[in-house]
Amino acid sequence: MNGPAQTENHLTRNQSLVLDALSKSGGPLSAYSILDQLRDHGFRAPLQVYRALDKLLEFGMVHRLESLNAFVACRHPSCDDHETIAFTICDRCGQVAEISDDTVAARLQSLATDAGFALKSSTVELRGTCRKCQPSSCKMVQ
Amino acid sequence: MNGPAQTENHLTRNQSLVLDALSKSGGPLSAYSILDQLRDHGFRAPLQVYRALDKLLEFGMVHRLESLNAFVACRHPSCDDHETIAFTICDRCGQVAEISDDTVAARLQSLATDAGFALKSSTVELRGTCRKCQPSSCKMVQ
DNA sequence: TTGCACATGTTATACCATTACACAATGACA
DNA sequence: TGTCATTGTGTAATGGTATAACATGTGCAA
Repeated sequence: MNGPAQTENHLTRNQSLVLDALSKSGGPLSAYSILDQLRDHGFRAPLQVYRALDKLLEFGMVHRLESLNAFVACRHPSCDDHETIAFTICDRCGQVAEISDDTVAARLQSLATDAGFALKSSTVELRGTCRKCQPSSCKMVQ
Repeated sequence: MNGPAQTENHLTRNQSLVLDALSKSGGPLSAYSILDQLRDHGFRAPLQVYRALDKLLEFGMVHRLESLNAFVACRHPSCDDHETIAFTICDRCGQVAEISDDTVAARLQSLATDAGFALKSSTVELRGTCRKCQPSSCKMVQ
């Protein structure tokens, strides 16, 4: 009844459904939120979501936000570059943006190397308030 | 029976117990591990741990490792500088080290500002293998 | 002494993630 | 064509992390 097993360049049905849910949401979702959204499509258990997420993370099409225990669809046009990515997370509206910066990536790599640490992956998450949620606005330039 | 309410520069009994447990462990502990260690001292519920941790985090005496859902005692001699701190986390032995670097901190601040993002706090966690856990060692320079 | 701020104790619950087992679909290959 | 390894799926049960809600206690100040 379900589609065929996964082949290269193709997502399985469950993976597509999870990715769609994340893409349409436009923001971070918890695994259980995704599950709730996909019950109409036959999802019944958390593991169906987590397994799809594991693959999507592996493909670099989804990112995990450690400080939120949530997931977002990758915003990069083509998810080719799996570099170090930083996220800004707005504490007011929950909006998440991706920042990719070679300077930070290189410096972190350098710091790790200096410490004799073999770096495999980095988590960089910035908490604060996004432009739209700034408390006072319309500041005139003096 | 318990000590007095918290005053400046003093930790309450529960806060001291939690900090001691973290300090003695020398590595990251989950809140529930701390709870188990402190049952002999009268701890019965997770909230007793989480409330103490909240304060210790506020005081900068403890750090939270988002990617581990765990906590560590701050290693800085005096916990005066609450700057951006990066952590290296060894995937093999679990060892955690703190790195403080102005270059990364400044660059992250700059990136946030450029994006109109009011930065409040940063999470930087590096995953990999520590010096002691490197797979092959004693590599000769060619 | 009344009220406030804060720390505490307890129960219950919500939220996040994985283990274990059974089954189905696919592709490689003899 | 049949066998086998691999991978994806479905389900139930469990384990791990964190907070809500409510009651009590203690020190301090008006």
